Parts: sequence; structure tokens; C-alpha cells
Amino acid sequence: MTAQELLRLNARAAVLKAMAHPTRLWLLEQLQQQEHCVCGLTDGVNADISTVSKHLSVLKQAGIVSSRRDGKQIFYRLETPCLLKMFACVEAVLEKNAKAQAALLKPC
Amino acid sequence: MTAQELLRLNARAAVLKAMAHPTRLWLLEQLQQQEHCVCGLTDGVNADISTVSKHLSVLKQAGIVSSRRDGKQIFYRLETPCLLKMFACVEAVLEKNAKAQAALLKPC
DNA sequence: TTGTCATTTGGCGAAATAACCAAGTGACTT
DNA sequence: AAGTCACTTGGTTATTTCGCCAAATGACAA
Repeated sequence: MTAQELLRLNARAAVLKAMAHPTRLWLLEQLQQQEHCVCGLTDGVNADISTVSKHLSVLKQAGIVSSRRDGKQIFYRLETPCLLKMFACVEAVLEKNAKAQAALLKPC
Repeated sequence: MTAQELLRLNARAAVLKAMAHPTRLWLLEQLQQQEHCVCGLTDGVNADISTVSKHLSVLKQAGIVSSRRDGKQIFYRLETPCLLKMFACVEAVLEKNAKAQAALLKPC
């Protein structure tokens, strides 16, 4: 792996890493249809608002979402909606895993 | 977020998490065309063979790759090649980020 | 300007991740 | 059966991540 490759793969890994958390995936799903303020998002998550804010800033840092202020509130929106479409294949992995599980259980 | 949703999102996050490391992305790219033994993969990575073995086991645990023994060697192969196609959109994020960077630098 | 609401930031402890080395396992060779 | 090769596993240490609480910030309201 060359230094240049490492740079490229690091950048990719950073995007995946930013998404690789259940709360952040949930936030992204909420943002899929429309923008939301932090308070609106916090209601659905079982976590402190500061925790949600930090998750959002992770997503923002990665360039996946952006934010705008409107009065006291800050609205977040999805910058690259196609990211959520890639789950078709993630689901394929999960289905395969589920089948493998089932196969292991069958003989018992 | 319901308990059931959490379960689903945890499963998705686990797949992303398994991929979210530069070395593991590199390994996946190597496996894209054909299977490889651990030794073959280790040559290209600047890391101990035990480190590479552990990375491969992370990918295997997630159901992304599988392995088979052939004599002394163990060959790994990609189980779900479509995973690598989803980078089209990851790249879209990265390009956007690069443009944003450029825009920030311009006024200086 | 004082207060309040919405959000971010800093700091802390607990838990997870990552890398190396060393020791263990499994299969072929002699 | 003893040795060697290919790989995995266990142990240690350093770093990162995660969640909460408390304190700081920014914008509007009184």
C-alpha cells in the first residue's frame, strides 16, 4: 500500500467511520426526507442532547450533512442522499449472515 | 428509536464499522478480483502478519469475506462484491469535501 | 441588560480498537 | 515424531470513541 493509496483509503474510511454508529444511521434516516433541528432529532434518540449534537458534528465533519441556523435553532440536512442507497448491498451482507446463522442452527 | 430499530441499525453499523479502516479497505480491494492467502496480502501491507490476520477476521466476522484452507495456506475471498460498488457515493462525498476545501482557500 | 431557549464545547471515566510480540495450532515434510 | 511453514490467538500498551454532566455560546425576548 503506497502512501498515496493510504491517503485515499483513509479518506474513504473516514466517511464509513462517520456512518458506522447506530445513532448516526438513525439520524441520517431522519434527515433523508427533510431537514430537522437538533431538538427534533433528540426527541427520537434515547440520549442526551449533547450526545446527539456530537453525533451530528461527526457527520458534518465528514461532509455527510450540513447545518444552517434559523433563529435559535440549527437545522441539519443530508448533503449526499445517495449514501443511504448503498444499504441495498449492506442488507445483502446481513441477509447472507442471517442465512448462515439459520444453517448453523438447523442441525441441532 | 425503538429497540427493534436499534437492532437493525446496529447490524448495519457493524458492517460499516468492519469496513471503516484503511487497511481493511485495501484488503477488500485486493480481494475484489480474486482470492488471496494471508501471506500474499501481508506483503502489500506495512504491518505484522498477525495484524493482517486480525483485520481479515474482523471482515470475516462481519460476513464480508470468507476463508478456506488449502494445505498450509488459508485463502480469503470477497463474499459480497457489491459492497465495493457503493464507493461511488462515498467518492461523491469526498469530492464535495474537496470542493468545499478549495472554496475556503480561494479568498486567502 | 438580563433572562431564556437551543445548541455546542470541555472534561471525565468506561469501553472499544489497533498494533506489536510471543506463544499456540494445524498441516505438510523429513 | 520432530521440524517447519502459514496462520491465529493471547497479552500488553497506546489511542480513540462514547456517553454524561457542567459550563460556554449565540440569538431572540422582556
